[in-house]
Amino acid sequence: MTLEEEIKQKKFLSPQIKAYLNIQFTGNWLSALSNKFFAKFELTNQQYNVLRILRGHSPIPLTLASIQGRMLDKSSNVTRLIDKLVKRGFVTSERNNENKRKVDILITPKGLEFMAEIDKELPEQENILAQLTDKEADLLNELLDRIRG
Amino acid sequence: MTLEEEIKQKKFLSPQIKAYLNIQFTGNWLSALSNKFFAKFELTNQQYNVLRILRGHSPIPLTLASIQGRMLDKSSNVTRLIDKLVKRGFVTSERNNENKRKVDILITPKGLEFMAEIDKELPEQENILAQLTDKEADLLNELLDRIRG
DNA sequence: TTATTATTCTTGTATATACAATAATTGTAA
DNA sequence: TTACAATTATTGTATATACAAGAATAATAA
Repeated sequence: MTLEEEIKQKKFLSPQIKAYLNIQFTGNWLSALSNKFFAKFELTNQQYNVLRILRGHSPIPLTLASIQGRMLDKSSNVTRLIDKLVKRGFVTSERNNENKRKVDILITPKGLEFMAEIDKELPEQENILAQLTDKEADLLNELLDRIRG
Repeated sequence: MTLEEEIKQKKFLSPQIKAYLNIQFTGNWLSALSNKFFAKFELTNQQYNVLRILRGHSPIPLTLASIQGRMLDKSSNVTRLIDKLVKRGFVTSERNNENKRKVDILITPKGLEFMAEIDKELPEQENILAQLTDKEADLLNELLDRIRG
């Protein structure tokens, strides 16, 4: 479905301006789908994102700032997001001994098991992009990476 | 800058999965830039979006539902968003006579003047994508349009 | 050392988002 | 006609986001 149909606009001033809107529209569309998927596990898109980051770094802990630097949406409030994951027992949080300003966050075995459960259904979500060939996906990635300069 | 650098991840399982994350990341990045730009005018990205829609349809009014259908982010609460634009005198809102469930929204002359002010600075914003040639932008649009099916 | 500045996280607050409940009006069927 | 269902907008509420202020610790400079 073209962006023209999606937002009922006949034409755009330039392909660049259409792309400017299209990236935002498709980003919102994809985030909304993700949130719907992760809601089955009572997680937001961002919470899953953080669990994935922590698993990728496990068993080495990460500080709040380094988690933020790895997130898809840099604007989240990591302190409060982590709080929720701690309450569910998926991560632990403790002061770093060398530098007491920092807080070390680590994914727990329970968190890893939970991730394994999600992974079983994850392809259904990530396969949204399966209609692109490897070459097309590479090309799309190149263009997006370049736009951000 | 590659997504790998942006979120400090070494590799992705497939170009499709990278694209899945890249679209969301770039969408967030672009929305954040937009919000920063429109904040100069005490507008959110979405509020500008609605003014643009109303101008494009002016002088024919649009109902709330039809505005929503044209928005980049379908999840906004249009009633409350419009309220703010009414308070600033940029749009008017009145019951449709044929169907009293509906509400007609129309951009005012003041709203049009305001848009003209913004337009003067808008290229600086939309030119973020100027590094793409017309062909590249067309290609990006095709890929994004196809992903949404 | 003490004072100043920088880093890192936490907290507060206003606004926005997501989603469900309600209200008003219109359309449809018995 | 009345009863029921569908449409359209508004309101309520819990959570999330954006951004600024504050607190604790560490690093730097006088």
